[in-house]
Amino acid sequence: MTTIRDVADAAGVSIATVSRALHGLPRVSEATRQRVLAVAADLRYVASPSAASLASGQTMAIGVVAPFVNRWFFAAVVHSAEERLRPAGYDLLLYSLGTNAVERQRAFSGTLLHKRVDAVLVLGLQPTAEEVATLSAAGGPVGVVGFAVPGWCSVRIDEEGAARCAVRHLIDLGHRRIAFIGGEPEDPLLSALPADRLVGYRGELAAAGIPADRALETVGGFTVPGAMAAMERLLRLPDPPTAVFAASDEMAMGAIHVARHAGLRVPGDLSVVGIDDHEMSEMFDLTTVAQPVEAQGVLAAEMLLAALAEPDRPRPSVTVPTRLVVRGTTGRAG
Amino acid sequence: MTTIRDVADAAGVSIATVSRALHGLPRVSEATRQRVLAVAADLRYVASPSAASLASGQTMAIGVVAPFVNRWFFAAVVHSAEERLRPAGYDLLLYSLGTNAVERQRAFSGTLLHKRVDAVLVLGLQPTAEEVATLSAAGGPVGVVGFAVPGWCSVRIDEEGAARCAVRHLIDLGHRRIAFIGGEPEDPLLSALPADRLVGYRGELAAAGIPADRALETVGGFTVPGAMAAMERLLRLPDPPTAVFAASDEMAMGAIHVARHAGLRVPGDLSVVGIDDHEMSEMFDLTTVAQPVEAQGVLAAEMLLAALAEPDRPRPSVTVPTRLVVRGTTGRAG
DNA sequence: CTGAAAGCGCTTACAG
DNA sequence: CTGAAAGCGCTTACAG
Repeated sequence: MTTIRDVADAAGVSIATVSRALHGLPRVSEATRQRVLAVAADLRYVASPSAASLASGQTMAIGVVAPFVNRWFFAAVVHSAEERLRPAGYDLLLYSLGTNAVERQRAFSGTLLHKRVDAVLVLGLQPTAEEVATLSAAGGPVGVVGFAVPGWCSVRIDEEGAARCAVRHLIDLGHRRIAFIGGEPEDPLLSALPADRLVGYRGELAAAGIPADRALETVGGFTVPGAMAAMERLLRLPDPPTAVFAASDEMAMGAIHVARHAGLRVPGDLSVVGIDDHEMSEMFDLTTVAQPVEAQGVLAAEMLLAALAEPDRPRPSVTVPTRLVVRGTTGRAG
Repeated sequence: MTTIRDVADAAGVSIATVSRALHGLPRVSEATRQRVLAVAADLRYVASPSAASLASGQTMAIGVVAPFVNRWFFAAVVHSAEERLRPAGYDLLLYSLGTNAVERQRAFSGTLLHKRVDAVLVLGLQPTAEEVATLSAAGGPVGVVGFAVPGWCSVRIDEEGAARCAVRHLIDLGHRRIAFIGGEPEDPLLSALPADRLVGYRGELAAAGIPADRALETVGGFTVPGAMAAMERLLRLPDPPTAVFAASDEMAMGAIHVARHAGLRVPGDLSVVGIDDHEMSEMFDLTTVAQPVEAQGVLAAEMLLAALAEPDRPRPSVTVPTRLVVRGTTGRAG
């Protein structure tokens, strides 16, 4: 364990000078700096993060709080955020909460993150007003992906608009019996996002003068098996849909699989559109509303870095664009 | 920022006693402990991790080093490891290296992890002898998922055996023109694992007396597009295969897609088997060699915890079983 | 059972 | 430009 003391002794300077030299601070002569740098490299000196944090008050770590990491969207966002954060010198502490309410509580109460990170990045979790208050009180900037939270940085897509776009596409193709496969309406972790997509679905139908039919609104839980079960229920309907809008591509794939298994042609007998542009969607030839995933991770990371650098600047809320990608799973009705 | 000082003052004891009480150490009367606990809870006291680390020498954090997190296998392992580590009080620092040699170098040299984590979990990266030496010198226990490294904990599947099992299945079905879609042979990050699967493929063919044909050994890079390109090349062969063994399920899916697109029936004209039992494989009706992913993450986490608790105990190397899951993408030859 | 004190390894005003 | 010193908030022998 070589310490700053060892470097100072070897370089013949005080530890204060070593610290300044290593941090590139002014008030160190170029010659001294070079000598310190050389000695430090020679001794393979690496400052103790704990000691540095304790003394400086900065942890140089960012906490990422998400319900899952083993899900396409979250994994991609974490990956891209990390790629942006690491070069800036920040470590990434991962808090994958699952659907555990207790863990969520601990994370948002600050118990988990307190004095441990300089900033927090929340993914796909809509904080309650109380959670916003407690996490804000913790001090550091907070960034959110998926929702807009006043006072916090955020990046997201227009959920309702994306849903409307998908449904509009189906309507334009002549469909009128359009089903929806969404998330769990009461899922405590992921409620608002699917809700917005449902709102978009209903809104676009209404705009087209198509009467709502609650039987066509199903729950897929954002999983393949959930969507498969939902699709099976839809197919058993007395008047089954001619088109399905799934709130995620993975659910769309599950729906397509069930439909084909039941002997339906896609898009001949059933059109299916998703949201995401999942990495497997092109292979599936799936029509979808693409959202920029990497970009959201990078943007969120950059907003956090900016907030860390200038605590007083206003916290931006960015909406990134989505776009309809028409592929082979949607076609004209009838 | 309430500190241990505040708690001590409020409870009318010294900070040493607060520390002992909070850690459940002996030499504190039950009455005092209760009082301290109550005061601490009241003040919402959370110890500063930096200060605790500096004083104790333990960071209570574990570094996870992986080439990607946004890939099914890695995401699942990270998630399950985290679920096991958090209840034990450990934080998870994520180092997603990508294919960046510089980052890899930094991670394994210890520059990144030095004094920052108590243990390291390496996923899907086979360390060089030099990397093993430097990371071992860092002190803490190291766990590896995917490879066996002498002196380190490890958990993995029998890569060669899994490959043999897949190929054996195809041979048993009467296939003799069996192609292989693997990883990049020269990929610095992921070389050994695909290599072992290739060895298994060749070994099983040889055992069955089937002559090797290098034209049937293709590179898919462990991605869907890579496998699609590989499959296209295979189909253009003068004497194309009747069966394909893909070294991952995602590659198998890509291969199937290309084959069907080319008008081939799967499994009628082409049988395809993968490795993984990816979450989408059941939907794809894909025959595969299943590996327990969650179990590997949990096991690795537990081995690390055990090593942390008893540094002198020998570091186990565990091989978890795989099993052939016969579904609908493989059938009799001809 | 409890406290005073040293020490963990840094950063950062403050002098010079 | 450089150093001595205080201080960050804990843990942990060492006394008592």
